[in-house]
Amino acid sequence: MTPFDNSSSPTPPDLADAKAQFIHLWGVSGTSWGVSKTLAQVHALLLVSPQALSTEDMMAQLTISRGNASMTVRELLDWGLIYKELRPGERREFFVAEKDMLQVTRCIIRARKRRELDQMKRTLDQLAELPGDPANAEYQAFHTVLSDIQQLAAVSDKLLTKLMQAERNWFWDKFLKLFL
Amino acid sequence: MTPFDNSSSPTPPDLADAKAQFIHLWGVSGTSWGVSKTLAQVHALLLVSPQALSTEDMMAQLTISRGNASMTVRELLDWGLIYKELRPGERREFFVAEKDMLQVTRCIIRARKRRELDQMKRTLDQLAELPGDPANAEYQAFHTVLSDIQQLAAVSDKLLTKLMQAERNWFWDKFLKLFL
DNA sequence: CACAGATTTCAATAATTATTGAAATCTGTG
DNA sequence: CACAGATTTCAATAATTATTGAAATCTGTG
Repeated sequence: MTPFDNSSSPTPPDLADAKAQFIHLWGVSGTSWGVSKTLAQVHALLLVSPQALSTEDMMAQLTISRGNASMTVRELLDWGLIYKELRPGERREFFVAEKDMLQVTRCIIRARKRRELDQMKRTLDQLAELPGDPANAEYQAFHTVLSDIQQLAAVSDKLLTKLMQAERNWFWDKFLKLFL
Repeated sequence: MTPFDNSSSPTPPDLADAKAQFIHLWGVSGTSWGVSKTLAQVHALLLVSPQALSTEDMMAQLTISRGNASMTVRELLDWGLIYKELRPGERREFFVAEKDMLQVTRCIIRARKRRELDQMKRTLDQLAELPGDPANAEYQAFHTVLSDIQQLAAVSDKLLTKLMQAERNWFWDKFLKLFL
């Protein structure tokens, strides 16, 4: 990978190896986080790449198809995890990863919240509006379950939102020291 | 569903309807949380069921196979989300859901942490041990990414652990008021 | 220890989700 | 506005994951 491309020093074999392992790890983890292996791997590849990469580079290094690379890149842009980098005189597009892990975390939280929580909250609110006889014990029990879940969803939402807004200092100081 | 089984009152049609909707919602949400639709639906069914249910009941109400019901129930027991209820003189097993939502949350956090975080941390630690030339800029960059991720994983771990241990009062007071 | 009534296992199949790759589209330049 | 060099779309296919259902196993009782 990327041989002789840098004035300072080539990538030593050990490092290339470690990177490959990291990409593999991120791919495996990705699937357990509910994203496709390719998405996670492209992200990992860009995270550990010193230069911006083109779609061609990704296709070559991960042996994925052009279509897959294109769709994956688009989705990562959408998540805010990578950026387009245009080079004067080059028609191709290059991509770099957001390297600040706090920022990366924010993006991931945002995307997962949208996917896992927001949709559920909407349906839940709708369900909670059901009419019913408050004197009926079974109705009461059902309604309790429903509003407990709603309450929980609300707390989760607030927590995640707060985490996303957290500043670096706040994050480490207030959060870690006082809270834990 | 469950007609004439209760001395106080039968389930009114509206309520049965709302429960069916809830089961459907939970099933849909489940898939976006990375668990099978059936697992989520059985859990939802038991959450809103006033009585303990047998495997037969689940099969009938969710139209799933015996094998599926059996495996799903076993997994829910494993998560700690449902309990076995034995009835004297009955050979069949009945199941009830944990109804305390704080407890439910703890179980879910524990299971997801195990699946999504713990495995990753192990691999990460292993990767971070790689040898390398500290004078090489590319190696340094890689190592920074790695240890940032490790740090993040450590914080996530602590946060989740703390949330699991949280008492009801702590949860609402300290957490919501002071923290948010 | 044989039986009935249950549960569990697991190979086969169905359903879902990810990926390919070729055709269509876009985009900047002469 | 035609062309070259790129990107995107999407139907077909592959890979993965969930589910079935029948056979095997378990379990309490006479």
